[in-house]
Amino acid sequence: MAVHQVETLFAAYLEKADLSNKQKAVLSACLSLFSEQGFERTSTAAIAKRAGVSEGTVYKHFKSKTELLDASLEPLSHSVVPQLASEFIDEVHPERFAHLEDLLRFVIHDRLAFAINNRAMIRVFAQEVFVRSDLLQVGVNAIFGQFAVGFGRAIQHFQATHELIDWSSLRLLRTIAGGIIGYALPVVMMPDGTYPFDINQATDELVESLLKTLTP
Amino acid sequence: MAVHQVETLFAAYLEKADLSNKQKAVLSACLSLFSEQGFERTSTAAIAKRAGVSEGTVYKHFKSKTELLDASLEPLSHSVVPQLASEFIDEVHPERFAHLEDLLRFVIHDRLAFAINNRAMIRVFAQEVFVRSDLLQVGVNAIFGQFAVGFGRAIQHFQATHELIDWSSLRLLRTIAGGIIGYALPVVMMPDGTYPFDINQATDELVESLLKTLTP
Amino acid sequence: MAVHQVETLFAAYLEKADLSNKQKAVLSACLSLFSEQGFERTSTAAIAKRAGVSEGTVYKHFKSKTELLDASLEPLSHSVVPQLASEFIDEVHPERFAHLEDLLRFVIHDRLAFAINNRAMIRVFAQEVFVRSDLLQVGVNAIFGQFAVGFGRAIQHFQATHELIDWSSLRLLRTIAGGIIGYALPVVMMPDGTYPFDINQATDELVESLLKTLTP
Amino acid sequence: MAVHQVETLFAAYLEKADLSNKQKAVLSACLSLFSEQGFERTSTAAIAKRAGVSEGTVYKHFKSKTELLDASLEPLSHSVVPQLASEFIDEVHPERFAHLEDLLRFVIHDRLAFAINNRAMIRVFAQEVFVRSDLLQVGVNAIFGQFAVGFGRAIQHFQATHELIDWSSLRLLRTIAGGIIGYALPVVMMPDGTYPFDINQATDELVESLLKTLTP
DNA sequence: TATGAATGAGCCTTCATTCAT
DNA sequence: TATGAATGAAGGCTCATTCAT
Repeated sequence: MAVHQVETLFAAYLEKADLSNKQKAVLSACLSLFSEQGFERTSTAAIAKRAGVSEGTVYKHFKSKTELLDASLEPLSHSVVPQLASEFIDEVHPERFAHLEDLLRFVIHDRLAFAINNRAMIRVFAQEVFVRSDLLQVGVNAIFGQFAVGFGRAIQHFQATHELIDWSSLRLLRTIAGGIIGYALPVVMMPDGTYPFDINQATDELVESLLKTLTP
Repeated sequence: MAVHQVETLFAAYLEKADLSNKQKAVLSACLSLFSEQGFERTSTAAIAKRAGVSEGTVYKHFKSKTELLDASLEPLSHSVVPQLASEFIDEVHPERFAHLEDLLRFVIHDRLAFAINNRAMIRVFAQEVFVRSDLLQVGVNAIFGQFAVGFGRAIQHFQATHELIDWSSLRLLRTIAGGIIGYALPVVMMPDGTYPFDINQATDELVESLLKTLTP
Repeated sequence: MAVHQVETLFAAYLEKADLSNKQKAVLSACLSLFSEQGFERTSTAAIAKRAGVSEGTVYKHFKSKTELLDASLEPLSHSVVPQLASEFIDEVHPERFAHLEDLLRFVIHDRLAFAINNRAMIRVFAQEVFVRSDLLQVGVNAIFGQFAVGFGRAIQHFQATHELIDWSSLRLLRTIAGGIIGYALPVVMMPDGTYPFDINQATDELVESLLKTLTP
Repeated sequence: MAVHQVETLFAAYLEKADLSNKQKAVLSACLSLFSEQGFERTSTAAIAKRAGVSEGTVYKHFKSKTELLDASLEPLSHSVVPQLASEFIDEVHPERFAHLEDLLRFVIHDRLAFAINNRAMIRVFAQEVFVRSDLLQVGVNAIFGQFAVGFGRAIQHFQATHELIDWSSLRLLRTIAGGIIGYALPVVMMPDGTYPFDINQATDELVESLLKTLTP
């Protein structure tokens, strides 16, 4: 993911998805409108208009408005979770990351880039997660599913080399995630372009902070 | 705030506000329903029903549905910001907090308690802040308004005593806030009672983590 | 029923039903429009317009368009079946009908009057019964339910006195019903006022025909 | 008709009609769907799907959905009426039917077979006749058109021989039709296969009944 | 000729808001 | 003041019909 993250998840999904150009336009319109106005405040008429198609066309591949929301968030549940998992299982090997700092730097930069590149989708998710328990499940699975396995292995490795403090996975996760969220939140919440952000500086700062915290 | 936080902001607001019992019931119904279902998904009929009043009564003191949302979030904008500010200006004195750890412990426990006691209101706020830029302004003001002054003074004090690392206020704020959010987020997002949480243990852990990060 | 049949079932139902005047107007509009155009071809907007109310009012007491159809046919299922049954159980006593001719005359006149007075409702029922199996059940129950018991007793009585031919109830029912339908069908199918009909002459003719058939 | 009635009118019509195989499939789909769900409840998409063709093809020979209904009922108006008429004019000769019983037996069996073989089409007709006055006209013409002439001649013949009671044609028609309808109605209304029916027994019973009624 | 994507009018239904009682 | 019946403007969705391929 670290590499193909240059594009957003959503754009990558549209590219691969078996959808006509009009249906891609529909989903793009959904993402931008849901992100700007929220799901409930966005009418199917507005979606059709922004997509440049008729309202009937909107319903050709998507049976309901809810399905539009699901399709808009599809990349999150079907890409983020598996990729996060495989990332830690396949890529996060000791030989690849000689020291804890290297791992931290990779994870932090990757997640910050993810948050920034997929701002719109995250905004949509954040608005709906409070109301739709199935979405919450997606997020929970993302963290406590396969991903946790890979993450746990990485932890054990660096705890064995005494580079990483001997805390529980949950506490470590919270510490790292909290740090990332602290930097990413304003960027995601503020309208695009409103908030100046230098991902490299942020990564440097976070790595420095977290290293101090996580070193025994 | 640390003291009267035993109750939620919203309950305290209802107590003081110049509203009839029926109107208090209406606002309570709003908060719970908005928190459970979101603002758009909640009908005024449902509000009236839960409040045990007629639909006409709902519109007696509140001219529109939007006004109900504003009133539900009123305590945030008119209590949190000023209290946060005065807290740091009035209460956070060097003589009160001999060491950085004492200040951290106070702030962390206070904000965690706030997040937990006002879960419902925060949920409502979180859902709407993406869509309503005026709410965003409230949050921004909360941080970069008067509060920043008091926070800045406290920072300068402990930086002068070399107990606090020489970072910018923004970076310090992000670090502390990120830590707190990492712990508070799951509690706020999960349905009430779903997520086990021990505020004292969380405070201890966070103080330990942040002290390591923030000590020069 | 023979007596209060002076009014239609539907009017009697409206009188007794716990409905506001507007809701009565809505149901009346439904019956006439469904009868004229059929259920599917009638829009809720047209119903509202003919009832002289807003479309929202239509949905105040009736949760869906289907419920409007059900309510329009309610008198059939909740009045016809029970009344038919009780009629034969309570009223059709040997002492009341000295001879088979008296019974036939009563039944024929009563059913013809019923068909003519409730033309509109029967038209609605006839259109929908092909598509809604639950309605079919209503009709079947009407005939093979309690009613059949009373009818069977009457049959046995006159078969015992040798005034009635020794056929099965089903064949007797079909013979009598067929005769009545032969007279009633054109009246029900043709638009109101189009088809001249003298119920007394029809009764006389039918009684004469059926007596010949049913006398041993 | 008595002979080729082994097939349904509709199948015979499809055979002779100048239609491509696809168009025949479309009409067959129409008849079955209209019969099962009613005209309004059947979408052109469903017709295309059941016929195994595209929606565009449906509209190739039939300019509108209404035209599909008309074509589905075409056999009724262009076969039943003329055949009924010619039947009585050409076939119902005194020399062919020595006695009234022979005529009755022929007519009853023929019409019962017609009703059963063409259940589906009759169902479609019955649903639409209430709403479309032009269809009603078809039925009325069927009876009071040329057919009545042939029927009238047959009546006069047997009234002259004093085998048939001296009633008006209308009354005789109603009596015979009522009898047939009494037997055919349940078969037509119930879903196929639901209602057990023996056409020969029914014919015997009806001939017996009607002979008693119609003999002076 | 056959396809099926595309259209847009119109449908059923909901809901914020008003107002006579 | 409180009620809740009434409103009517959208909103989501369906479907008969067309037309470029």
